[in-house]
Amino acid sequence: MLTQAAEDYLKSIYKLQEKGGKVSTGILAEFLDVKPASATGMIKKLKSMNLVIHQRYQGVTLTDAGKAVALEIIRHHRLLELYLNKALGVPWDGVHEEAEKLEHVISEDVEARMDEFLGYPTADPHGSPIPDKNGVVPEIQSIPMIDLQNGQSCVVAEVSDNDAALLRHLGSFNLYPGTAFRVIEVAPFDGPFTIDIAGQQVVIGREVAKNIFVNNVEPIDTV
Amino acid sequence: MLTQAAEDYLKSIYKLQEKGGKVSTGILAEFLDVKPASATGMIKKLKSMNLVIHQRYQGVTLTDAGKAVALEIIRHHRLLELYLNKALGVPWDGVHEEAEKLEHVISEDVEARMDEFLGYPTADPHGSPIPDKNGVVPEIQSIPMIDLQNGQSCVVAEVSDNDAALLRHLGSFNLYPGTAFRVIEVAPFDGPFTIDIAGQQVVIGREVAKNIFVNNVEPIDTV
DNA sequence: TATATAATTTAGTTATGCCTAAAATAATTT
DNA sequence: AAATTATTTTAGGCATAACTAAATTATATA
Repeated sequence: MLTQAAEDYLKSIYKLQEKGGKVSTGILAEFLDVKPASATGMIKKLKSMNLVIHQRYQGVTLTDAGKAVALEIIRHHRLLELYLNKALGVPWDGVHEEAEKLEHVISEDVEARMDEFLGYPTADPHGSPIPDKNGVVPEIQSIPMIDLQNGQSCVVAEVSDNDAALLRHLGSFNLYPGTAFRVIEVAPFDGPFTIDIAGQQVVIGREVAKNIFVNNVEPIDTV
Repeated sequence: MLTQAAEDYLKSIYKLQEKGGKVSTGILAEFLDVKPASATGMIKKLKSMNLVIHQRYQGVTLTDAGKAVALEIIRHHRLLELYLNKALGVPWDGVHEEAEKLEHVISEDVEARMDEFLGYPTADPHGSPIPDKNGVVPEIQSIPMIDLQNGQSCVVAEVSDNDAALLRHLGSFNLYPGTAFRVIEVAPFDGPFTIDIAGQQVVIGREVAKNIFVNNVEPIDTV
C-alpha cells in the first residue's frame, strides 16, 4: 500500500505533466510546497517501486503503473467533490478541501457506488474531467477567458479549484461550469472584463479571468 | 490536531471503560493488537495533553476532554456506517471497515450533513447508539440472547460489528436490529438455539448468540 | 572555452509513532 | 514473608518524511 505522501506526489507529477512538459525536481517541490531535497527523496522511493522514471536533471515521468495510481487518486478526488456537492449539499468552495483528505481513504467499492449514484459523470463541480475506472480521461477543450474579445459569447467549461475565496466570488455571480455569458467590454491597457450573465452585468478582473476556462466561443459583433 | 493513532486509543479506552471496569495498559494493548510498551508510550502522550488520567498499575481513565474526543470519533464512525448503508447501499458487513478509515477524516460540516440526511438517527446498522453532537449517548437496554429461555419472544437490539463473516451469517436470516423472533427451543447441555423468525426456523449456535443482544423480551409459554 | 549561475543530489538531522527485549515494579499465590 | 506471575517502564531500533547545508552537475554567459 502506498503512503498518502507518495500518492500526492504521483498526483502532482501527473498534473504538472499535463500542463507543462518536463517535471523537474524543483517544479515538483514548489508545487507541493516542499524543499527540492525532499522531492528528490520521494522520487527515489517512487523510482524503486517502478512508478516513475527519472534521469538526473531530465525530470520525472510516470510509468504506466504510476499513471494508473495518479488517475485513480484524481478520480477519487473529483468523484468525491461532485458527490459531496450533489448528495450532501457541500458548497462548491468547500468540496476540494474535504476531498483532499477523503481521496486517500475510500475503497473501490464506495468509489463505484458514488459513481453509480451520480450517473457516471464526466466532470466535477469545477468542470475538471473525471477519469473513468479504466483511467480514460474525457477530453475537455477550452480556452482561457483572458483570450476573449469584445462581444464574444461562451460557456464556462472549467475553473481552478484550489482557491476557495475565488470560488465563492464566482459563485456570487452564478459563474459555474455550464453558465453562458457574453463579453461586453474588455477595458483597454489590460483592464478588467465586463460581462453579461443572464442579463446581469458583472466586472471580472484579469487575475480572476485567468482562472476561468471557456468553450463554445462565438464571435457576436462581427461587422 | 490529534493523530489517528491517538484517536484510536481514546476510542478504545472509552469502549473498554464501557464494558469492563479498569482499563489497564495490557488490556488496552491487547485490544489494539499492539505491545504493552506501545500503549505506555501513547498513554503518556495522551496524559500530557490532559486527555487521560493514569496511575501506574491502576489503569487509564478518560478526562472530560478525552471523553469528548472519543465520543466524537464514535459518533463519526456510527453515522458513517449508517450513511454508507442507507445512502450508498454498502452492505452492513462492509460498513465497519470503511467507517474505520473515514471516521478520522471527515469534517464537522460533513458530519452534520449526514446527520441531517439520516434524520438525526440514534442507532447505527448494528444497533449501536450514536452519540449526539453534544456527546449524549442514547441508552439502549438489552440483554444477551444467550440468557433467553424457551418460548420467549424478543426483538434484536444490537449485534457485535467487528466480525464481517458473522454479520453476513446473521444477514442471511434477516437477523437485523428491529427483527423480532421467538425462541422455540434451547437444546440441553448448552446446545444451540432454535428460533422462529417470521415463520422461518433457524438454528443459532451459542457462540453466535453471544454476539446478539435483544430487548422487548416477553415470556410466551407461561403455564 | 572558462566561468558564473542555477538546479539537483547527497549527507546528515529531526520528529513521529510504532516495534522488541530486558529491566523494574506491583500483585498474587503458596 | 517469599516466590512466582503479571504488568509496566526503559532503552534502543526501524520506517516515513520532512528539513538544512554542502557538494555536484548542467546550462548560460562572457
